[in-house]
Amino acid sequence: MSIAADLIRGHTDMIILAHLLKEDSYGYKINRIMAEKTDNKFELKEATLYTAFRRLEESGFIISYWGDENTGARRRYYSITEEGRKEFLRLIDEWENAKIIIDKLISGSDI
Amino acid sequence: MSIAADLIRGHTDMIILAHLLKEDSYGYKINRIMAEKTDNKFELKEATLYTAFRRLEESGFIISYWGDENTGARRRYYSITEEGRKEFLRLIDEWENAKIIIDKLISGSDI
DNA sequence: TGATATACCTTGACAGATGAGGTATATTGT
DNA sequence: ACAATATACCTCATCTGTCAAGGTATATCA
Repeated sequence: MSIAADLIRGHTDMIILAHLLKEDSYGYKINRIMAEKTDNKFELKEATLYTAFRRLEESGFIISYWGDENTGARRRYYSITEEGRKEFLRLIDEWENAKIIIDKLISGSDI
Repeated sequence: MSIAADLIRGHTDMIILAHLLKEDSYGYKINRIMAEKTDNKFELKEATLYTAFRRLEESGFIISYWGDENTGARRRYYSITEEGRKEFLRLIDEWENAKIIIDKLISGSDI
């Protein structure tokens, strides 16, 4: 893990929603893809991941259903809702904004 | 406040150290400059700010001293240490890294 | 005299992240 | 046959940073 926890805090929802935007998925797979995308530099802790799923589902941004695999471990799939899409756009916007503001706050210029 | 709290979480130390890199300063002024720099979109809550000062001083990244104003409210000034400069560089590096990683994680590409 | 600005501080509560533990099934190597 | 590993889920207690709400004190301005 080459990235501090607090830098990710608050971004987990956005990251999860980004994955579900393309297709329904499940926890284990999302973490595999994250590891792959970042050359194993980063993945969500399981407890963090499942906490986020609960939070997102309670907020109505995702819904879950059990997969119908008849082999291997059972999977709980998640699907993004229309509300979730809106929330994702809001989070993206907020993130783009945060990058600008934080960079401004650590910049040397006084204006 | 147009930026979510959790997006700032973990960046307060870096932001404070960035200010002190240029010159010694004190809490109230740092917040004034932050507000000014961001068109009043953002400033640290006082409790957050002073908590951060305690944390940074305990870690040896800053030292404090009382100003010698003979008018107005007293000011506690903070000065960055050599350790603090190193920490700042580390935090900057981490932040640059986090931006890349997070952007990668929310990107549509699978590679 | 009262409001506002400057300037500091503490405490308790909250939310998200996480370590540590658990369960269960399928595959692969010996 | 058996152990190890990979897949896949889950909960609970704890930690940390944030912040609302409260406080103190001085100077200025209407």
